[in-house]
This record gives sequence, structure tokens and C-alpha cells, in this order.
Amino acid sequence: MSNVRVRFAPSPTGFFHIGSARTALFNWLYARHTGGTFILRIEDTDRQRNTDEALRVLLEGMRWLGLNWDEGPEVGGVCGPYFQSERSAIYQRYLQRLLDSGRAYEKDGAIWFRLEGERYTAYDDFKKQEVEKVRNRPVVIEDAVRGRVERTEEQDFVIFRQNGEPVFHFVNVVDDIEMGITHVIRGEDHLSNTSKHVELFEAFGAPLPVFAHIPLILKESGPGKMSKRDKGALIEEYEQRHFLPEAVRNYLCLLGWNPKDDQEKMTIDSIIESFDFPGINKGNARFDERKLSSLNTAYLRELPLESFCWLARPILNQAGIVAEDSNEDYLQKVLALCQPKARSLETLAEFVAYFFSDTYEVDAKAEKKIHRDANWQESLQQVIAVMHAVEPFSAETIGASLEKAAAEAGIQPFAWFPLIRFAVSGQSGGPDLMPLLETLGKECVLSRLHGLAKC
RNA sequence: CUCCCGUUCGUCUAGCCAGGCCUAGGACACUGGGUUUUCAUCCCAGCGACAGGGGUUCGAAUCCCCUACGGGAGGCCA
Repeated sequence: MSNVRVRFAPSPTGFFHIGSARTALFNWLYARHTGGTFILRIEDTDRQRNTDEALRVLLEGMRWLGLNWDEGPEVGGVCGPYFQSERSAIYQRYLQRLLDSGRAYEKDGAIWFRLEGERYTAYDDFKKQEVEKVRNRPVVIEDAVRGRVERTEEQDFVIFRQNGEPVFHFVNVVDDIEMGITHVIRGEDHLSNTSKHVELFEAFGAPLPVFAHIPLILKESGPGKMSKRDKGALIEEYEQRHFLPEAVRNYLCLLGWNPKDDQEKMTIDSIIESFDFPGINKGNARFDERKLSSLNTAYLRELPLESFCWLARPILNQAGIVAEDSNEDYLQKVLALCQPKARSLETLAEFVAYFFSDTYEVDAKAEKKIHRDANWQESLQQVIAVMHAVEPFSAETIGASLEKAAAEAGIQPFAWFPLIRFAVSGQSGGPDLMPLLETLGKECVLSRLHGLAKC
């Protein structure tokens, strides 16, 4: 156990943003890498939007990604409470220290932090007004990701609002001091705030934590960082779309960090082992769902069949494809056939639909392809004749019969495959054809072949 | 407007700190082949980038400066 203490300090907003999730992930990884402590602290100083539901979404998202916390809500810890709304007494104590040392003062009913330095007034083109500024010494931030960063804070800032509530900068620093946070890992959008925070740490005479500002996640298309309204911005979305959490987590690791050895699909243990600040990039990373999907497919394919079935069953039930009390053996057989071919759990229902019902989508492209062969009707009749004769109706016997018939007709047996597949599934792709036919059964196969012949 | 950060294939990135090993490597996507009786995997190949300009140097993707572009911050939001 090292003395590293990191924290993820989200404000419950009702959704779990992918950028927040990645910040949580990096903190968690660093804690696990160093054998330190990962703390979850809820920054609920804000108004009405902090509801129980908002907290639930957050905690569920954390659990879904497998980010367990060592101190925080539900698990407690020595530095509690872990909700800022319950820490008022601590903030009052710290405020008193600043008041006593003359580093805080009241103005307009709010309490301000006083910077040290020579005061003057200047016109602020952003605020479009005259403001008091301070000729202050620059704050030096030794950032673990970006190196030395200098920034000068030049205006006093509010630390307690008129309504008596402390503001983010104040509570954030106080809690980090109180909780013994050693490393502050957060998004680059906080880099500019860091000078305020350093001023506060110093005013309290507290040692500075190591700061590590990680790059932001940019939206997939268009300018700017990912915002909650963008597609793919919320962790809940991936859960609902049945992405595998290991895949999402793996992808998130790669957004702004890499192990520098060309590895991409990695176990979480190997990521924990190699995760460190030098591997974190400085430039922002653009989100790319295609890459996430390819990772997701890779994870899906290597799931044990048992796990695959366990995940697939409720999805198919919910989609109305498979009844709750359906034939277990048949379902197992279908899923075993489909796992190596399916791209995602999200699309699994449509992928397997034709196994469970005679009404299923017909792929227009596949149909066009079939019709392109002028003799397709004739071929279909030949296939029907073959299928009629197959007994027993097993993958091996069907294959052998087709091969024999094809040889007699002087063609390659696989020339019929796309036609057969389309006739029984309406698709151009899918599981291995022979086992597929065996699984559907003779009656169903013949009926569908005849069905297509009538068209 | 001010301040801070960044900039290698379409995207994620390796290389940059310790300049020559870079005709810039990998992955996703895309295209074309091959394996597979179909489908999918898999394999091979192709496509494709050092933002621009100056400097330092025998030599720069790598060091320095400028410009451009991108991102962030500048709330009694977090």
C-alpha cells in the first residue's frame, strides 16, 4: 500500500459524461498502479440538480465500468463525509482561517479571496468594464503531463456566495487538503483554474499535490469537446446499447494514453501495470465509435459461450425475438452458431431474428444480388429437390448431398450457397450455412425455399 | 479581448525529453488480393501524415523563434 491518494470528484448532474468517466478511469488506474487509494467524493454543493437519481446514475456508471472506490459513498472511510453537502463545518473552519489571516474579506454580501500584490484598475474587454486587478507573482505548476506551466491570477475571486454556500474552487481545495490528496488528475479544462487552487493551497500553508491535466475528448465530428448532447457522450448510452463494459473501458484507456508498445486490446491488469503519467498524451483526442465498435466485437467474440448466452438471452427477450419460456436447447444452439459472426449485442436481435420467426427483414442488397443471376429460379428448384431427399437432415448429410448434386449438375456446390442462405434468412451473411440449415430443420428450410420460389 | 495548453496518416497513436537507426511504425476505417465449399475470422498488399515559415546543426518529425490553426479558461457553475 503506497501513500498515493487520488480522487474522482464529480458533481451529480443526472448523467455520466464520457469525459468524466475517463477522468475517473485514469484516477482509478493510477491508484491501482501505485497501490494507492481511490476516493470518490461527491461535489454536490450545487443547487437543485443533485438528486438521488443523479447520484444513482453516477454510481451505476462507475460500477458498470468496474471502477471500485476505496473511500466514498456506501463504503465510507476515515476522511468522510464524502458528500460536500455534509462538510459545511469543515468549510467554515477553513474560511475562518482565511478571515483570521486577512486573506478573505466580505464584499457585496459574498466572501472573496484576497490575492497578494499591487492593485490597479484596468479595462477588461471580456467583461466590458473596469475591474480591479492585482500585480501578482506567477504561479508555477509542475504538471505531470504537461511539464512546467506558469499562470498569473490577477483578480480576487469569490469563495463563498451571497447565499452562504462555498464555491467550487474553495471546497475542492479544502477537501483535497483534508483528504490528503497527493495527485490531482483531472481534465485540461481545469488547467486555467489551477492557479486559483495553488493560491488557496498556499494561503492554507498546505503542500501542493502533484497535478496531472489530461487531454479532453473531442466530439466525433464538428468542433469542440464532447458535450452531453453529442452522440456517444454518455456512459448510460453504452450500457443501453449493450456494449461490453470491458471494451468501453479499454477504448477509454486509449483515448489520451497508450502503453507505447503497439498493444491496444489489453487486459485491465496489464493496463494497470503499465499505466503512468509519461504515457499520457498532451493533445486532445477525438472520439471514434468505429474503433470502439471494433474493440467491442473483439471482446464479444472471445467471451465464453456461457457468458454470451447469459448476456444475449435478456436482450432477445426484450426485443420480443425470443419468448421467456422458449426452448433452451434451440436457443443455445443458435447462439453458439452466431457468436463467432455477430458484430454486437446491440444488433444481435436482428441478426438472429429468422431463427425464431418466419417474418423477418429481407436485405434488399442481398435480394438484388440473388436476382442478378438469371437462372436463380432454376437453381432454387434443384436445391429444393436435393433438400427433399436429405435424410437425416444434418449438416454433414446436407453438405454431402449438395456436393453430389452439384457434381452431377457440373457446378461448384458453393455456387448455390448464397441463394440458399438468402432463401432461409433473407440475408447475405450469417453463421456457417450447413449447421444453420440443420438448426432450422428440414421443414422450415423447405418451406422457406418454396416460399422464395413462389415470388 | 486576455491568459493557458496543444498540433505526426480520415481517426487513435509510436517516434520527440537524451537530433542521425524515419525511404516516419502500429491500430481502426477504406480498397484490392489470398485462405475458407457460403458467411465471418485470418493472412498479404495498397491507400495515407511530421500545420507553414525561419533559425541552430555536417544532419531536425525530434532543439529554438514566429505565424497559422485547434482546444480550454476567464461565473456568486462544477
